[in-house]
Amino acid sequence: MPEPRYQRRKQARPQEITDAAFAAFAENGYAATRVEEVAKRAGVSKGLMYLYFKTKEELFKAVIRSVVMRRVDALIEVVEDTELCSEDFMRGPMADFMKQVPGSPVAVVIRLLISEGPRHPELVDYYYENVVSRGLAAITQLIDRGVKRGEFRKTDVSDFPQLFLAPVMLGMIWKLLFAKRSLNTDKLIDTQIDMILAYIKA
Amino acid sequence: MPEPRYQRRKQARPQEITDAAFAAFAENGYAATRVEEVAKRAGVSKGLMYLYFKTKEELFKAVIRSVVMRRVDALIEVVEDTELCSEDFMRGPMADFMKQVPGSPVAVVIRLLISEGPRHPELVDYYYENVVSRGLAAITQLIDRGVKRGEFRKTDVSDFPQLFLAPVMLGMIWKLLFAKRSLNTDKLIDTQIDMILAYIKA
DNA sequence: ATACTTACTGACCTTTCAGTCAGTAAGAGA
DNA sequence: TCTCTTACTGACTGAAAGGTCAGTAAGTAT
Repeated sequence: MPEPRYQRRKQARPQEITDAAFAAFAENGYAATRVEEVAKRAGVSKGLMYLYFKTKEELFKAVIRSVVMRRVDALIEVVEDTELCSEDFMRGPMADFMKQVPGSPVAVVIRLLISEGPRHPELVDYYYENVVSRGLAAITQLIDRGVKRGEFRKTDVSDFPQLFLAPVMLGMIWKLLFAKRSLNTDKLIDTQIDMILAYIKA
Repeated sequence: MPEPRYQRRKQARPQEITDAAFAAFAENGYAATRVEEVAKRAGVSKGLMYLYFKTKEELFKAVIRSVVMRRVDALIEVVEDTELCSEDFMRGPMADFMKQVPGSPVAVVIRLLISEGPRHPELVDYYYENVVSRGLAAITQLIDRGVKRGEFRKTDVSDFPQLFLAPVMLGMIWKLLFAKRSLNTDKLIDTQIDMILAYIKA
């Protein structure tokens, strides 16, 4: 009996394809990745790609969305549920979270958005609403709670939660471009948190 | 008499073409920019492009190099020549310098490097050697001088001059992606400098 | 003026790749 | 076991864009 040349798996395909596309885009960027290459990685014919995604651009959007979907909420929930004092929370769970971002899929998404974002404003909006704005809100909330509890002074830092993201961002880009010139991203982040805390502690 | 259809300007062409290419790449990125579009902006024929630059990729490299060439050294010289104390220097000339980066051609170059860099390692090296490493060295030197003069304590910050760049980087990317959600980049940078100084001052 | 060099043009060639579609076979249903 | 539906294939198409080159005319030398 001849073994089947392929299996039908309507339900699993979309995810398999977006996973393959993510890997390909991560390596070569959007423009330089051929649809056929993604098909190959997903173990599927080129034609099938167009049954699940109308165009290459649709595929791109689906990739971004699928990554974002999978890892929002993580930090936010923890902020709300923790019983640690604000300082310990920042030095502990929050620092850990920040440290793993530069090596995570989020870094790839951000790179893709930097390259292609200006031509996909609705995707940028989507990312902002679902990740950036919520992340910043969580940080702001954490700082304000510290202030309310008397742990922190009232400072400009409340208005610039981005100060926490800055070293993460730099670490991400450093890793992407200057991989061979090592940078201790973890310690960079710890130092930034140290500085911020020294600055805002009551 | 028929007026000439074009002028011969062998010497000026390369710069005119790289300028046009810079503008086009800044708007649409490398991959999405057609050589013919650059030719049009430079007011020359497509064929001429290939007399001055062997391939589109060569043109890309030339653009990066030309931008880098024009604005290195600025900060570095000032660091060496200043008579200000380290703190005043950081709050004054250095802050000013940092604030204008997100809106400058450097931002465009960095965006292009993030998109295309992984496939042009020698360009990334070039950029690192000529801009990043020298910039970081200048900052480190400034901090060390402060320590030597007794203005600053010895801290981890000496090992992480990147802490100064982090908010600049974030401001750049923010401006690029989230232009419509305003962020006061200047104040972000000032706050970071405030924090750093509070942290390292003797 | 005339001959000569070469910067420059623009039509053309070639390759690459997103997107299509007629046909095939997996696998469900009877 | 025989249909029938449809998930899937892969050869094909059309267009876009990188790259070429024979020819033209701007400028220079004599």
